Amino acid sequence: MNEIFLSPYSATNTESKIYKIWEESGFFNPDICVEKGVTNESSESFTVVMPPPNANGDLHAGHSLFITLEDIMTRYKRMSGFKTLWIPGADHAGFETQVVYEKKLEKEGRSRFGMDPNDLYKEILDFTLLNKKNMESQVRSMGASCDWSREKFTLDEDVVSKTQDTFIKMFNDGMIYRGKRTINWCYKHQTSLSEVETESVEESSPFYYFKYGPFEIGTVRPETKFGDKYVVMHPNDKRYSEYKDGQKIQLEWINGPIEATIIKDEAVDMEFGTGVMTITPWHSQIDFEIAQRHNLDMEQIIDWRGKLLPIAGEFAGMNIKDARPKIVEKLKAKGLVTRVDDKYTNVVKRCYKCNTIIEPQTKDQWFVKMAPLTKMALDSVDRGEIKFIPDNYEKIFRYWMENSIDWNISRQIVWGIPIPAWFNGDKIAASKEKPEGDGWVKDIDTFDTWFSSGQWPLMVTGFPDGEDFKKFYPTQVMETGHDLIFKWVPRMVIFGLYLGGKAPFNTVYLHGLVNDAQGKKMSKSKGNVINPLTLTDKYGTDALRMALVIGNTPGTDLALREDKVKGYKNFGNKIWNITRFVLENTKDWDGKKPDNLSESSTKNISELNELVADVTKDMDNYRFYLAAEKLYHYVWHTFADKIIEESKESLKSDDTLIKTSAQYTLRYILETSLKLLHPFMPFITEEIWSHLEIENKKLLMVTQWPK
RNA sequence: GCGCGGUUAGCUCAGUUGGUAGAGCAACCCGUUUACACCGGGUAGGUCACAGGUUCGAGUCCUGUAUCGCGCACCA
Repeated sequence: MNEIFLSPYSATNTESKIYKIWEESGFFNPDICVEKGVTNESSESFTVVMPPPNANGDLHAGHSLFITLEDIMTRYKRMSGFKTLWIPGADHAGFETQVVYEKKLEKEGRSRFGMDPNDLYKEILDFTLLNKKNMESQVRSMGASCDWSREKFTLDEDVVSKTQDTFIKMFNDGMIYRGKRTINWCYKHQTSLSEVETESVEESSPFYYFKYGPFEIGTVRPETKFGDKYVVMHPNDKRYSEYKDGQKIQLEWINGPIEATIIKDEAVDMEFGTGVMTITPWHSQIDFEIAQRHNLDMEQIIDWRGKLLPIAGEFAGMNIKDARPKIVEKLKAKGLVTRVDDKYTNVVKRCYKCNTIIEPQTKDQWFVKMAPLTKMALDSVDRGEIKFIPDNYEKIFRYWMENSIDWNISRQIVWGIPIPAWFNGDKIAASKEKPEGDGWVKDIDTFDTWFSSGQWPLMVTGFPDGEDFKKFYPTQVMETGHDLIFKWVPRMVIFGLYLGGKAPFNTVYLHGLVNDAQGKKMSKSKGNVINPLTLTDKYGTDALRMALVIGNTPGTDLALREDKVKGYKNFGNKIWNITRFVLENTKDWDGKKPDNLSESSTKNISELNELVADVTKDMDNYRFYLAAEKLYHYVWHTFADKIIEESKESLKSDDTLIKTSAQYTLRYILETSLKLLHPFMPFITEEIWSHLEIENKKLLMVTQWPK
């Protein structure tokens, strides 16, 4: 017996050594598996696309979880004979990374504003590439058996080029339009944001009622009211039936007398407030729509920095927060404030990164027409082409698809893929090269990062004509966090169908958040962030993987407790000592299966076979949390506690049949257990496997899954 | 406001098609007789949130209530 088993298992000494062996074997690559004869050429393929981690910082517990889950699926399928491909990637993460980098600049006393865009881009690129390397080595340390030879970065030349091709195709297909629309504007970051990049928070703010000619209007935003010259009410509102659409009235307003026009529109809620409102089309979606319907003027009141424009008269140049009380004061002095409701709560949108209040602004942007795309996606789900785990997420997915509004894909940041568009007066062109003729100006905006990430399964398989696209698209599973059910999953489905002709995956497995030991969300400000690398240093990667998977049902958040990880480290050592016992007691075994097995051996093996069938079923149904727990239980409380304990008698027996039968059974159960545990605890199982004497032995990672 | 999920042992959570409640950690007692003290043996601990219903039988299915969490939301 190898002396290594005389001292406890050391993860630190084992893991990097084992990973190196795996990586050098080439078996992470399905083509090499076929070439070297561990997988049949004719086998079905099994493909998982890794959600590319953002290359802007360290791996966090959430990454560890998804790497673990995807690695379990991948290893299981590879051992089961599939042509198995797990494609890794790295995400430039446009806005997210730019925000990270801006914080870094801030710390250095610098600012992105005023920097040459090309210099800024280059700095962020260097920063990202450095982090990308770091991220990749951390993914390796989790044991990920992904095919690094196929790794893609979201800013690889071909990805950039193909993303731009998609834009041009969609523009030519009429799926993308440029238009003035209400957008979410973040003053701090000086960019527009999509709906998923904002957070709606309920807040209580004073609700002011003002006298507006013969009417009373209500608002939480007095600072937008300077230019309000349309007063709107519902056409069926009897209280105001004496007023006619288009009628002009004279009234006294904030900065003097104005003429206002009556508008009748059904968008007005008669039940709300007084049933009368004035509109500010430049700074409100609903007002914008009313203005469009009636062909009304619109004027910007607040500039792109959040300061009032000259239309505000004496308040020009002030920011919103300072101006609001002063404006109310002035209105009060003029006797125009009728009442104030202090208990009013409304929903305020904030930037999901800096918490700045989002200002609705009107701006020319690129929009993707969603209705035809979401219809394709819903039809695909109706046809049962996409299965969700857990299945209640199908409803959530449908809800999003049924309610999505046109998608703003323009961002005013440098860190991203340039939009291939050109302007020349009223003329617009979508092309990578400058169009013929004079006067063309390049669009300086970049794409929303989800515009390219949404095409990820296509990009990594080499759409439209790559070999992998033919062989591995559509993929089998998309495993990602449930928070991405809106951000990412729908966009991949849409692009997959629109460009690739097929849904990009047939199963969506959604894992929950990894929370702290108390079940609270981890956050830097709370200081409760658990760094997975500290845990793996202390207890080993296999232990962390077990702690992340056992008891973790899909879609449900997980509380990560250190003592749980420690428990599975002990389990690793248990397996180690089981091996020691088995090896010590089978030294004199001839390595052959006896012709007859004793009654107890037969019973033990048939129990193991039941376990194999049971666990295999769980694996096929993505119930990894159950499979892992069953294996843990079997190995510790059946194999170690019962079978090994009972074998001590048989091993001492003079009856050769009883003795060799026990020896054979111990070896058989040990080897089978290692195979079954390998997807969950790849390092220790491979290490033990390497010390066993087995005929025609291959690496455990490519050894046949037990039947 | 709409939607989704949770409520099971002190804590964190499992419980796959309905068949007399499980794990890990924590607690208590005993034990170092050579695989393992990163251990072994044992004990204690739950009217499965509440109220109805379906059923021979409900933690599991249905209805309602409470409560916590999350998501969505263009009522000025």
